[in-house]
Amino acid sequence: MNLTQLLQEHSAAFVKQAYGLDLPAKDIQIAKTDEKFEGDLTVLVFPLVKITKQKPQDLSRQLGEYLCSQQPNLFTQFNAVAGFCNVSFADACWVDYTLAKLENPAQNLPHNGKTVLVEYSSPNTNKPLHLGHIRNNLLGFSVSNVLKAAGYGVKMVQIINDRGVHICKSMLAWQRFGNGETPQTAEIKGDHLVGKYYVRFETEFQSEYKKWQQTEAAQNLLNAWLSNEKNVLKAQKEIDKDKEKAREKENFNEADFSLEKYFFKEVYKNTYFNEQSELGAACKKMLQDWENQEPNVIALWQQMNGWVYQGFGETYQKLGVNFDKLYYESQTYLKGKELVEQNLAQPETIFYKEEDGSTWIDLTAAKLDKKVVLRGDGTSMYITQDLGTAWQRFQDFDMDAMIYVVGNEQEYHFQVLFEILKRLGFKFSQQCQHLSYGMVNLPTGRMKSREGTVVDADDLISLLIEEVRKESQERSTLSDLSPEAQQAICEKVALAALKFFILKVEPKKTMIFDPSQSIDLQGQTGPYIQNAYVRTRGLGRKAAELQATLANVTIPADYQLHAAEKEVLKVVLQLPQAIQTAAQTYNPAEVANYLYNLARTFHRFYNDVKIVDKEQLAQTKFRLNLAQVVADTLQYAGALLGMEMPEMM
RNA sequence: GCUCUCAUAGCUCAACUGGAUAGAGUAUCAGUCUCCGAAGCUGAAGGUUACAGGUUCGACUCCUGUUGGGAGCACCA
Repeated sequence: MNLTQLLQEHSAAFVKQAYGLDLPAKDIQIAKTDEKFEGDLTVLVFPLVKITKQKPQDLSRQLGEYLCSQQPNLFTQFNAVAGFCNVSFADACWVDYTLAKLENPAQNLPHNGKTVLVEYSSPNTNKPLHLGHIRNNLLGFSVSNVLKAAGYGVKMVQIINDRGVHICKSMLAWQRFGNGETPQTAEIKGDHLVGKYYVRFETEFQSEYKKWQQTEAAQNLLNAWLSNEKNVLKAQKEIDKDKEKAREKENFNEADFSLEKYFFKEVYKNTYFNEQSELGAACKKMLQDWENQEPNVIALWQQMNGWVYQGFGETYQKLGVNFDKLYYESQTYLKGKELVEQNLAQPETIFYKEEDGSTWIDLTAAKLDKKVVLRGDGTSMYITQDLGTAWQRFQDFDMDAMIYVVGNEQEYHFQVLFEILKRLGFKFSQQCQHLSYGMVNLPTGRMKSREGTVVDADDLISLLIEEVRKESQERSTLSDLSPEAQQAICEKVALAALKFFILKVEPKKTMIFDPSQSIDLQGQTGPYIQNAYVRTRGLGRKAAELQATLANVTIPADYQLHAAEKEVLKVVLQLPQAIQTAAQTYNPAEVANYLYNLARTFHRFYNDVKIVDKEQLAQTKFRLNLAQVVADTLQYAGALLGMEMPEMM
């Protein structure tokens, strides 16, 4: 039992004895005592005021008097301020707690019998990963770790969007313009090569589209649209809004904001792609051929996806994330169709058919819309694929809950998905969670592929490692190591910087990623935390040297704690609370803030006291023990975020 | 137009989910290495928590409205 629980138990005992009320000990609210007041932990007695009909101040005093008189060995003093009862523990309690932690470092809570699936990453196979994916991956991976620490059985999965028109675009462009180029001949990563052809498709399509816009047919369509007043009014509003925003940018051009431009860009583009474009037609033909298992197309698809997976694999490895099972849309999209058709055949089906043959579900009772699940021609929609994937996963894992780590632009999609799963009667549907995270913006605004401001994941990681290497060379703390060992440490530091920078922000918030700030390694950063660990390792080496001397030294029962020692211990004590909150709210930022707090308190301790003192062996032993407890805790909590702790840096 | 969401120091973020005088980092200024690793530590300065009401012992946190930013409202994914 730790000290928080101890205080809860005795406070509950007080309520029982003085007022005859049975309260579960865990319902007693405990907080770390504010630094401005004397004490270690604080009981919040406000919640007890109503049921005991006492004044807050009186109740606090009664509780404090009870604790100190009944358990003088545990509680040495208290001070009651309004509804706050600030309690001080005996130093011996803290010493015992330290030794207990040393014997039994931080570890996961026992398995609670529940299985949770966490879906994250889930990329399209037509482009390399970018900064947005990095936030997704880091969130998914750390939420999984946090849930494991809290006692859940966790399976990390993803759905790979490996089919569809967008995949065919890069395939078609490679076929036409690639000249047989491969990652080997081009000497770039496979995912980047495929991404290059996806971009190529877009530019080719744009030039085709521009040419067509000059034709009479196109101009007629435009004029017809312009003659509709409602269209124009609505469009003009949008245009004005965009123009206002763009005005301050350096490449602002008034001509970009005409009604004609708007029509061809926002209104007609998809129709043109689907009905007139030669490239569009070729793309759709390719998708049909793919669905018909045309050998040539399948071979090309396999080859290019293979390149992409190779490339993604390298990025995942650098990021340090992994998966228990991969699902491929190309395999699950039919499963969704099967699920819908099965239900449709039952007398009490939740779906219905329209006259044109399409299949729908009416969710208006749940304050959502009517939604198409199968097209008129019987093919699957995006949502249908997700239904099939969920079904498949349920068959594979029989999970109790599922968490989807997906950006907040898909919030509506998941409301619909969860409602359908519920109506289909899946037991896990009540425990489905969309872990929705905000976009990652740059100081200059949104990332836009059209403006070339997308931050590539691989580039960013390389940049960070390079910066860390420069910084490290200036310090020359690693100069004795081999180049390989140095590189390994720089990678650990750079990745920790990136992970902490992203994970310290609450997921739902839109965050600003400033590259120049992210490579800053001072202050509230991953390296700051790692540096605290490195300091504990330095002390660990001292401890090893002194092992013979300290072996027979015992820490006396009346050991007087230094204030700095106690501050560190108070933070160590808070770890379970931080993990629990993080697990309940799916928020790794709780752990990130905890880590920073622990590192900061330890840095202060390190600075304030002399740890190794040959004149004070008992004190030295205790402080080295304490440093080891901090080291264990930093390593454990850091691992929850995917941060590795280096021995040196 | 409808729905959701966010707004805290110049900037980037916290605030134990309703608790004490709203805290850190960064940037600026001033200290601190003959002493366990200075990617550190200490101090100064920086706030009407967007605005207006409400709920109660207590509100950055909950409710209502307003303003401003973001997202969504396809037989796309």
